[in-house]
Amino acid sequence: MTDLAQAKQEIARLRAIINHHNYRYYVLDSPEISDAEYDSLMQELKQWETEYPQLVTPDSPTQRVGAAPVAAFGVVVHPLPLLSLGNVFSEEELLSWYNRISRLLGQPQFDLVGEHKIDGLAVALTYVDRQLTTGATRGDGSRGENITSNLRTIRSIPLSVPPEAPPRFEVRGEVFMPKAGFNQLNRERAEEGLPLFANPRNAAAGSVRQLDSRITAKRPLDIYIYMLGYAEGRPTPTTHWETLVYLKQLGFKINPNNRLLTNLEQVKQFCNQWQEKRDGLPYEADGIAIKVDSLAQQQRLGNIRHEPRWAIAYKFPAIQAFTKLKDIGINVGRTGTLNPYAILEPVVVGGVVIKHAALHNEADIRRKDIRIGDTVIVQRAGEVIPEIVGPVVSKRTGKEREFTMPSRCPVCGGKITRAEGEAMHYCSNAACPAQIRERLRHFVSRPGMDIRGIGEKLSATLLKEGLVKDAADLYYLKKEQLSPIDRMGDKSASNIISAINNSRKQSLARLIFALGIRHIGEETADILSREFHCLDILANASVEELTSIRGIGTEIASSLVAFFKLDENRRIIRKLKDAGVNPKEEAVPVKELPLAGQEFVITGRLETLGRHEAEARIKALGGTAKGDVTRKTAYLVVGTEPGSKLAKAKTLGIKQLTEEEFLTRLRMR
DNA sequence: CCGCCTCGAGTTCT
DNA sequence: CTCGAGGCGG
Repeated sequence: MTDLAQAKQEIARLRAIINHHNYRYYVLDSPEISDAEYDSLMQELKQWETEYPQLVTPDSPTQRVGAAPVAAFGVVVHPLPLLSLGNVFSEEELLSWYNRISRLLGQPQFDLVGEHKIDGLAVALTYVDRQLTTGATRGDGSRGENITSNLRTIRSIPLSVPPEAPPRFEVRGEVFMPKAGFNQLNRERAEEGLPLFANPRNAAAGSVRQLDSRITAKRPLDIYIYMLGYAEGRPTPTTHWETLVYLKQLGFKINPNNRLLTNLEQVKQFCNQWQEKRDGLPYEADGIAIKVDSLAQQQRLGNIRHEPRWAIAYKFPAIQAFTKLKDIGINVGRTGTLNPYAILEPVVVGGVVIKHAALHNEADIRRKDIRIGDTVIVQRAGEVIPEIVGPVVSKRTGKEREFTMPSRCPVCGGKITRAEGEAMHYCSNAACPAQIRERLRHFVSRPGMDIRGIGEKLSATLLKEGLVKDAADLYYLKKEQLSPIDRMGDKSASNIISAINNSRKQSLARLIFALGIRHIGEETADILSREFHCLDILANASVEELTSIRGIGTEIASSLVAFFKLDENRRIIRKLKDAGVNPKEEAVPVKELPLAGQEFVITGRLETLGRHEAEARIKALGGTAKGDVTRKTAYLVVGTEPGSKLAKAKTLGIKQLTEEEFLTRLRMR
């Protein structure tokens, strides 16, 4: 055998192996070999190909790195236009679509296929003689852009197909960027100071339309194929569902969440089920595509204009919306932080009207280049909390104003400072009315002294009416003083007074936390209470004494010392003590408790008790409760609708507890 | 000094 | 829930 012939054979062998592993990894998501083993196979193939460049073919797995930039994309005329789907936004509209189809088909029941409608961009891939020859965007449906060299870099798109494939055919699919990849990409871009992508869809579209496909190659893109456009020279299946199965056999990546649905009830269920679970999906889905299964029936139903009558998109309530940023306001937090927030033209996102959104700090506003007057993208994704993703730069008129943090506190006119290297601005006036109000609110809050009946509203009123000047004054309030307050009945007044009285018995940890000392949260307050047993000793502790405690460093120590040094604060503590608020923490030998040394994490909702109560109970028995799973976690308590912690626990092999098992350990069963 | 792990602070709407 | 920042070990 000649050297060339041997090389040919070796190259063919390596390509077959690599293609197989590519398929396992990118299409099936179940690799059989390690990344290192894969890399070494690739390396070997590259070596052969460098030695014998005449044997390099376009479908070689080494050819997915992207090619040199092009000046512009060519135009591709779609032999069969790519249609867009009609939308329905409610179950009623879905029902009327179904009824219309049912009437046209003359039968009450027929098979359908439900698929996730992924927010990406539609592409058409043409294969001639088993090779990928053209990849094009949807464009206006009849003509799109030729982005073949970019699509070739997507690993889950086969460059060639098995011999049993039709000699000439076109498939269609949705190119998208998985959420994880999108977040990672934006993190990297933020670090490099590049503008961020607003959402995975924009990121995918931007990536696929790169003139330099080497850039596309570095983007985390994926594809799901959702239909066969046309096929010549081979018989193909007669239903949509079987077509998907067939395409899968040809090596295309098909969304495993697709379902064959046999009646309206199943259709509804499919839609509702995924609407609820959409946040948990690895990709952004904006709805469900429902398609009539039989291709013959599809044909009979036909199209109206550019929309097929045989399919419909059931759209989820939007999680993103455009609106106008009217102004940027500033809240002053209890520690004096200035928190800018967006004042928005009200807009419905995810079923609720959004008027405000947090903007965190000045640097963040700069980084996102948000200006007053901008049209902005508001989103309310996984979380409930709205956020401004970024401005729509193309809608700028030139009248937008950049935001700058004022030099004087908008509430009290006090001086604003920002420490070198820190993100937050602070109002330096501890007597700032806004700070006083927020501190009082914090004092009475649930995790603080837990005084029911006093919230945001009443805190403000009490201060405004001069009934209290600080938290300690609460304990000197008389019922009669409350009566003149608007809408304050006799009953409410006595409830509030008794709530205040009951709070005298709160633990030392709660009291320390309630004081609202900078850097002292629930956890640190707990440590301090166990270390010092009463407020007086803590108040006189030195920086050295404090820093010797595990978990307390210089920042926290000096924050504490500074707090207790202020006459104002010493007076408050004195007043609290005089009013009988002076809890003692008894030394408890933690080691003897049943849950000593065991770390618990809770995910999801528990039926019998709230998360906070559960955590308090764990701590009371000597265990610890943490917010997130780490290697040190002993147990993950799994409630209903568990979150991402469950997945993490699985990968770390953390023992899981059902609520029942958990309660047993808490000695509650 | 860097990278991990934890904790703290603030957040919207019903 | 997310981001920022403090604490601490390597």
